[in-house]
Amino acid sequence: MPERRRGAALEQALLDAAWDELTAGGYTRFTMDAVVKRAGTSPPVLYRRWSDREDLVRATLVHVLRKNVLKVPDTGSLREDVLTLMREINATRVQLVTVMSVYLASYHLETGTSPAELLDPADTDRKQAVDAIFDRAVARGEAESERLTDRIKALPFDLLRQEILTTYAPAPDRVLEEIVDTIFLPLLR
Amino acid sequence: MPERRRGAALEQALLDAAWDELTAGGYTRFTMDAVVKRAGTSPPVLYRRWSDREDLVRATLVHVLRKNVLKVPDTGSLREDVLTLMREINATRVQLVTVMSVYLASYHLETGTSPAELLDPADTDRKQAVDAIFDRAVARGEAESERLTDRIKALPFDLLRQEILTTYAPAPDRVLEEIVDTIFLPLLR
DNA sequence: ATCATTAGATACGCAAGTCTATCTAATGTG
DNA sequence: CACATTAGATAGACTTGCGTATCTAATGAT
Repeated sequence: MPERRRGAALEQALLDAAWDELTAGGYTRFTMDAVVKRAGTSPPVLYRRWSDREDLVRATLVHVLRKNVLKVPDTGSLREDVLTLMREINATRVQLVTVMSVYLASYHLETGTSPAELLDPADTDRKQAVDAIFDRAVARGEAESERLTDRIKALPFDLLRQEILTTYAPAPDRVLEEIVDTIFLPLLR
Repeated sequence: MPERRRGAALEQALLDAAWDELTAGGYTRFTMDAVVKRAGTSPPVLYRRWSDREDLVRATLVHVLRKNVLKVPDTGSLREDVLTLMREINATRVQLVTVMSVYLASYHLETGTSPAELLDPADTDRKQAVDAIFDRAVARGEAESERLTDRIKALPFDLLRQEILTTYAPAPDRVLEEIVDTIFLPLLR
């Protein structure tokens, strides 16, 4: 019976349980009781750390966003770099994108604002990853920097997100290639 | 005090109240009581028509989707047709897109499926509107039909939706033009 | 070994929301 | 004008989930 988790280890376990609960049942069915049960612990353990449901949801999202940092690929070609990054997003972030879309839109409908503390770090992160790729592409002469507007740099990733948000599943690889080869790359020449 | 609404008129009023409630507080705060209050009526009136919360939400979305049918523009130029349609979406559908994104993703997280009865009619509708525009553009020789893949036809609208879903506000007109002039149209030539 | 800390169990009070049962009075129809 | 319908008010039973209070026992530090 013993083997009690403590401190940081316990906290991770709680946040993981909360995340599983979020992805399994969604925002509406997310209850403190369910998290407690899934984590195999009891209410006070949860409430000692997060004062209420909202607090726990935010902490869970931050936790997951921090854990899921994208590796920036460096394959030597822009096409492969972009595809590799898209494949990684595709493989690891379908649920994150889905849950975030619910959370962000709900948050906006309820408060009229957006949760900056969540968005800013994640955005900064993604921009840096993407910029690194494009800087190298420009250095190699694969793209002219004047063509690379922010909107075009974001384009393949926006389209992938769109794809995920209409199917709630990873996009087939041929879709990724279609996006890159028939939309993104042609715009750079 | 009299002046009682009845039948269809009452039903419209209830659905309108439900919609206002959805956009004002979001999916989570959407309660039968709030709808009843906003509509200025009482619980049995609601329950006589829709058996529960879920039922009412779905009916409300169907109601709003039916009311908001896009006019298909015919300005004589592809650029203006697309921009006009985007402007109309931009002006009338920010809240609809926001609420639908929450509903669809929540629905998926909770059930693992998508509510076909909502998506199919709306999709069919939009495809017909968009296809009409492109058929005329091809007839005028403004675009080659082989370049007009489904993905490219959907592109400006996907990007607009993306824009709406990151700001929860109408996109500035210059963004619409940027999308059309620097991304969409160049892909047709 | 002792002790402070904190995990974990149990139970409960409270608030909010759902849905129903039971009236009454307004409304349109024949 | 009489009657069938149905809107609308009120009250309540029931459920669910939140958050807390009160224990006990495990754990690590000194």
